[in-house]
Amino acid sequence: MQPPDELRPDEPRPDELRPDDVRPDEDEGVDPATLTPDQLGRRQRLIDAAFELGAAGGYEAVQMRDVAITANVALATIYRNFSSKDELLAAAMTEWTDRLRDRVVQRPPKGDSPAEQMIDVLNRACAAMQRQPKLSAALIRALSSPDAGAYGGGSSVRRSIVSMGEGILSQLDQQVRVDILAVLGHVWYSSLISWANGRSSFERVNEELERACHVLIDPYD
Amino acid sequence: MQPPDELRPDEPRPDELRPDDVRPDEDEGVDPATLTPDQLGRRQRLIDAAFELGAAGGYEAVQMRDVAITANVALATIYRNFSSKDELLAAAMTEWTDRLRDRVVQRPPKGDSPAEQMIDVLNRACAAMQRQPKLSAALIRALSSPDAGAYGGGSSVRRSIVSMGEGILSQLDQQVRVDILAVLGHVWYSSLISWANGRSSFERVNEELERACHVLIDPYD
DNA sequence: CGATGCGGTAGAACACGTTCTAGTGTTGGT
DNA sequence: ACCAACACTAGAACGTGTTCTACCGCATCG
Repeated sequence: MQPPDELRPDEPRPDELRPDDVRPDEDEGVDPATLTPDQLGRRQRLIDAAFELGAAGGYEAVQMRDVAITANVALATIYRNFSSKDELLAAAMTEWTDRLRDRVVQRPPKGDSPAEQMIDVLNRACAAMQRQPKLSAALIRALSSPDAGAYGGGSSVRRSIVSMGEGILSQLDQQVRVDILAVLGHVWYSSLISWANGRSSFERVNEELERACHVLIDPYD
Repeated sequence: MQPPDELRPDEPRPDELRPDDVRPDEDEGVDPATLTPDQLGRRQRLIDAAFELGAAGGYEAVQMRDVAITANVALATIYRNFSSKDELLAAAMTEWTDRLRDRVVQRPPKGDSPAEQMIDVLNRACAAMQRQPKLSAALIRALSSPDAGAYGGGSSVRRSIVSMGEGILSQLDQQVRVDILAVLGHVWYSSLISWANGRSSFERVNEELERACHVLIDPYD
């Protein structure tokens, strides 16, 4: 299974993701540049297997033995590429997030005020996740785990929020913008974790984000 | 081990927590009122064992077999009282949070602006956690787990933030206050999870909270 | 060519949360 | 006094992430 990269079925696809867009990942200590094609293939098959199993059955369905079988690889080989299940899922999350962000950024946000535009962008991102709820929950759950890779998967999420928001809030003072986006990152992260753990609905996530956008952005606008 | 309830060693202790302060917990589906003293004792010994092991070695040191031994109870008995390790820890968290909140609320916050006062309150709460870092991390980790009890431990944390903040922000519009506190709850939760997972330092948590307080509260002040 | 080392494979083994089995008080109703 | 229900106990058993053992093939270096 390929990474589920649709945002909306009716949306035109932007150019394929150029690999050099993605800054050299220090993902899990393995420098991808030094990998042989064989190794890259295995690595990608593992990530794809994670997508597939996660999309079908969520976090607990991504069982390492099944991942190994699906990717046609020995169990121990997974651990040569990823130090844990959560790191494998975090790598998958990174791949997905990067695509998603590029896609979302591409379309001009609807809305009259910066807050509305920001809400639109976040809603679109949410909608994309909602289309693969089990997979999204699995990936988010991995991100909130104690060992999701050295760089902390959360920062990947936050980087994406920042780059999605920078354009919209460009009229604001630099420092305020950074602060607002940081706070929004927290709200996003926290809401999604609650959702991924089944403690909150997707509508609730959207409400929280909306509330945060308004209370954060409106007074500066 | 007793729940680590000191806030500052030099702070005067408020009255002992009155049990009727704590609203009847629907903790994990067991109505405490119907428990025999024996059962209450076992339950408390379990929570105390969790405190003790968690304080000494963090989340992974709270092993169910050890909890059983420490509390002088059979393994299966733990599961009669708590449906999982994370629920046991969540119950411990609730106990601790309730005390902590009462303690923090009692002292008038330092600071000239509402933002500064709010920061002071949050800093004091953080300082209390910092004094038992392994335990705090263990409890927070349990809160962010997928099954930490029906009511979602997170809500207990958020309730505490709200009650800590209500006094300080009383001059603000009701709706705005609720929104601000909700957003602060997300920032708190998100930062602490990052910290509990070893992805961020305590100073960073404080910085994030400060930043959030200012950007959220100052424009309304 | 032979040695060496690395990355791969199959599968057993291990750790810890959780569940199950069987047996033993203890209690409350008749 | 007896029976049924129920909480507890000791310990085995199970599931899944992770690690270990033993072995193999292949490339690189001398």
